[in-house]
Amino acid sequence: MDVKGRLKEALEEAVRALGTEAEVSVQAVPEGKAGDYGSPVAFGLAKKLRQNPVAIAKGLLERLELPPGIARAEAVGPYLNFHLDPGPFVEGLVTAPAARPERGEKAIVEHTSVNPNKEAHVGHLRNIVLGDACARILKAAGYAVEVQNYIDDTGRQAAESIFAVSYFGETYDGSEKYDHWLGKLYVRLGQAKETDAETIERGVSETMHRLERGELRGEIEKVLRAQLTTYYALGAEYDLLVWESDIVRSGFLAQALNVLRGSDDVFEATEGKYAGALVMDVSKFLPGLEEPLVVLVRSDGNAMYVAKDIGTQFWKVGLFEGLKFTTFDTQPSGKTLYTSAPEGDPHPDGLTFAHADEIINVIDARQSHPQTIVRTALALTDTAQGFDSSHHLAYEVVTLEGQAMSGRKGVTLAIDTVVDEAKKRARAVVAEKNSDLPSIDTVARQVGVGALRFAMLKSEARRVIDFRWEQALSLQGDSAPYVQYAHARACSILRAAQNAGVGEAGADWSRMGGLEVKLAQELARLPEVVDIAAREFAPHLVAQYCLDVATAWNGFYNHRDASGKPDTQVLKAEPGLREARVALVRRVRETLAAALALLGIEAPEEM
RNA sequence: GCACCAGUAGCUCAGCCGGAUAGAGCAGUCGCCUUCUAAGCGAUAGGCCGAGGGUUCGAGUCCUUCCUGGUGCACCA
Repeated sequence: MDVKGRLKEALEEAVRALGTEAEVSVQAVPEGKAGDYGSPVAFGLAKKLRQNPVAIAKGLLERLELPPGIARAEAVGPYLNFHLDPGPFVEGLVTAPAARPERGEKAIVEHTSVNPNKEAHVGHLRNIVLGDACARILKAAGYAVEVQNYIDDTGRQAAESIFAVSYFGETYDGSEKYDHWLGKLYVRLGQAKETDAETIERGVSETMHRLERGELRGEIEKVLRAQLTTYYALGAEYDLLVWESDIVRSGFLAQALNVLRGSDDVFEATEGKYAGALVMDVSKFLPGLEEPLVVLVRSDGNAMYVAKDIGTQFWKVGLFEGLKFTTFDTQPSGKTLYTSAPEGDPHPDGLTFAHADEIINVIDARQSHPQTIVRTALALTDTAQGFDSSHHLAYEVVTLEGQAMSGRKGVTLAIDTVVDEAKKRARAVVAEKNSDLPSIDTVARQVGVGALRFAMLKSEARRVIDFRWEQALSLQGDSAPYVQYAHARACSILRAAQNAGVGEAGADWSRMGGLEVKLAQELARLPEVVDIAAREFAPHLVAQYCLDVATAWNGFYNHRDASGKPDTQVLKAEPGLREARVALVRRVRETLAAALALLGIEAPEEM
């Protein structure tokens, strides 16, 4: 356990010695106050024990057994403050294991889920990056993670695109990316509806039926594979593609409805405006609704979309089986991508899909209402299994230079375009700053894509993002390049150390001072940040942490003593101190790289 | 109308379970490369944390009323 955790336990012990119990919080001491960690625990006890908090702090101090790593404690008014023992603290941090233990629980993250009928645009970018980062964070927190990408291959949009190809008699000639080409036909068809609505409606409707029978799977696959190259370029990968047509054929809907019919709140309406339809009364869970009835199956026998969603969610929870799977692709990392399929194996390569302990659906905030209904359906089952573990990660829209994104008005921007532009702009900067870099294109990609991802992740999901080139691709300030640069700087020092034959052996930890402690304290926060970010599904906490570490490291690097001379140099430090600092810088590098990796951002060694 | 989300520096945003003097970046001003990467660092300036009431030893954080902005409330997907 880390020093902070041990300190907390020691404090809890001291509180028990006073004959009571309390939640103990330990936090970093504000700038300018005595000590490194502090606790306001005496405040809470004051009321309970009917004593002055200052006196309680003193009492705790007398009963406190200091854990290793803490040099001394003092009472600052009602606060208890602790001074770290620099040597043991820094040494302990530098040698602490980086990985978190497995929890033995499984999490499903569903993200991307772009309609397979056109190229993905910046609105989708936020979904992909957010979901991908969440998956990485959950994995780091010890979950077994399954990333799903839902393919709505029976929807109207897919049908329109596919029908447009034959309607206009076009053939794909490979001169542009397939999804872009198809997207243009989709837009063209929308315009053609104004003059030829009837023919188009008939054609689209027929195409939808063929899609449901799975006859056009190959057509969907073509778009899907083109879209996947976009996601791969962003660094996102998946475990499983879940096709809606497979869901429909698998009988999930019927199974889900069977489960639900056992509830008193699901019934066939016999009167009112929903007569003849199968409805669900959600009023017990969503009080105050004007219309507490939700239609699951229309009176004409057709299921509503939300009913399919319910079926899929029941499957994720593990309420029933029925899908078959096969391999679909080998992703850039070498990881196999599986897909649901009409013919296949329920357990390909011995794997079991679904059956998750936590389910995170990354879907924009406008779909909060249907998502709540899906969750409510889980509450209506006998065991309510999956209700507490179903989470909607709701994110707000991305506007484009202040305008709402709209395919119809042409206010749209493809991810492919943005990624190209990001790489181009990053390349120009890299070339200017470091022209003799051998791997300039690789670095430009890492920096450009990193900047883009960071821009999508640095603030909370529920905040509206206005996409602006200038800000998204900013290579300074609160950005990925700032963090990447800090990482490259650490790498540079470690390279120089290696060339000089300086390693970590022979480190004299007694030489560690306040500057090292402050930096180490920041580095020590990583596991806690991962845990909170995983619990809250909040990648922005990790992004903020990246900035904090980079800032602490840059501050250390540039530090000067009272006379204005650098006093934190590594290689020019005396033997003993030098080796200890090499170890600390190595840990800085690892921490920055690990934190960036949680966001799916690469950390170049030079830039 | 009802519900959900947001309102913190000129702009864009952090602020973990309520804790010590509310923090960054951008924009502004002034400094720092003969020293391991200046994509950096330091300093300075900038705040009725939307408004009122309440709970608390302590509120940007919790409760409540209101104001402003966004979104959602179909036998659509």
